[in-house]
Amino acid sequence: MRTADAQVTNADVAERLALMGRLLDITGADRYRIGAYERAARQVERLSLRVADLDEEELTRIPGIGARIAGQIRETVATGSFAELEELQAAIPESLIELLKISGVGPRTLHTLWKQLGILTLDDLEQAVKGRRLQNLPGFGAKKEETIARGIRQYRSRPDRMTRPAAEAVLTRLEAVLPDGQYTAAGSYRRGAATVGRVTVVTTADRAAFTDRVAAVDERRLEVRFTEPARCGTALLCATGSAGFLGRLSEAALTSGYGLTPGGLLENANGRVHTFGSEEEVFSFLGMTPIPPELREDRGEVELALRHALPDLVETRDVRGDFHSHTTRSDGRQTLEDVAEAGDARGYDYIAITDHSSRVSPEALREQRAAIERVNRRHDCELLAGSEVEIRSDGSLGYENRVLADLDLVIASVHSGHNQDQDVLTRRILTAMENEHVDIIGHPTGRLLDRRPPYAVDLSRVMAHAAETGTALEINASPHRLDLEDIYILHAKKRGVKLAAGTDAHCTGEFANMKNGVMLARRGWCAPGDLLNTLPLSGLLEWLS
DNA sequence: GCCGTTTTCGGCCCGACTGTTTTCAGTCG
Repeated sequence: MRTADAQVTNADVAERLALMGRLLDITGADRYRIGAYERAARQVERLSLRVADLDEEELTRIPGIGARIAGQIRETVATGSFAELEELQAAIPESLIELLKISGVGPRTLHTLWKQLGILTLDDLEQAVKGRRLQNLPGFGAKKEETIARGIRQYRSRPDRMTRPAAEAVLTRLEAVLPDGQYTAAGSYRRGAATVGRVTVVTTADRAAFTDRVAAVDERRLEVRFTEPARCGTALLCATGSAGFLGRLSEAALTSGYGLTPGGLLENANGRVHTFGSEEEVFSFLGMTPIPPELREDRGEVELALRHALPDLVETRDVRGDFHSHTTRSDGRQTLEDVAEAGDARGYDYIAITDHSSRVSPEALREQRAAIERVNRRHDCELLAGSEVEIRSDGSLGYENRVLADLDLVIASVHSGHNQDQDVLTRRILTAMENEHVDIIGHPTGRLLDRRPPYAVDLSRVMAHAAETGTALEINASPHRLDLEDIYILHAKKRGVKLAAGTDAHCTGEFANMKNGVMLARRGWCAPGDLLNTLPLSGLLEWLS
């Protein structure tokens, strides 16, 4: 345990408080007491002052922090933790907390499993399910047992891959070790893949001096390749991949009489090694147009580069606006004013406000439109009055048509009934597209990269119907969704389906996620014209009408 | 646990959905 120091960060304190909430939840504590810790954790996380610098009186002035939690924060700043948390930690095994990640297992269920069956680990739970011991518990039944069995299967088979933020966290830790600017991220991260198995970087730092230090960062999930400045071109190419792309590129090089190696191009006739400081020089030497990393997936890009016929890809600077955002009206943490300011800062023409229909009554929606009109007078970036309307499990929408008709833009999304079979789920979405007011289908497969596989939607049918009805499909740019995936974007584009990138921003910082949407669109070979976001406001309004 | 006050208790975000019930509890977003 840490001793008194000034190093305790807000993130450390927030983590302790959030853990307290989770542990209380498992013990079956009062839900409002639990909520108090969760709220306090969020407040500390958001605070722009260092919590370690505040005294007890100042702490209690933060909304959601009273005398008790203020004391626990002071204790954490002084000692690294607080007594009540440590007592709970001693009482609740760590392996139990992990079980909360299983879909269908919430704190109350976990409490029962723990107290009634003595379940402590994932293996315990799996054995109990196999022995059919869950369905006889009070409040449990055969279906709940099956839900948990499915949750365990999903959890066990989750791919051991990082989301992009997790990969970025590894890069941040690397930054502290390597001298300034001496590395370039490569691998699937650089190609813009949705998830990353291993972070690969290329560095010109001194191998002898840094091998051990970088190894200490994350041996399992980080691979550092050392090179020298004069060989960066081929080193970066080889480290970026993909394997399929490198295979094609090697074939092309061989045709010209060269072997591709990280150290350079080996001239087969005389054994001479040609070195290149940049990737562009390598491509140019081989008579090719440079291939953007996002295209390097062996989908015909090498052939096109040789013919100087690569497509023009959309770029971040082409994007005129964002189609998906939430405010405090539903589950966001930003106001209309915050959104408009963020839009101005990004130089956008427009941002659509799309709060959840389930959280906003038709009356509140009308008030919001009036508020939007007031905010719009003060900003260059125009807010559009929109909604993310529920596609309910019976296929009906969260608002009546007369409500939808008053909106500038409507996203329709599935948030429930994820386990419906393919036909039922697909038909929900097809029905939603038939509604003339629905402009965009939100996160079309519903996947959450670190938590949940896509639902069983038939995207072929969805795309065919989208083309017919003129409905756009969203490219959800949240790094936890990245939905649609690139391969489907490619299909959608071929079928003439419009694509609409949206960040799903719940706070202003998340508008920056648009870069992920653009990256995904590029992986799907999108030109600027394939993304609705590249339209100026007038063009967008025309498309919407 | 916090907060506000009609000031020391009573309310705290909530709707959809599912599975368990037969009027509700738990999960999810």
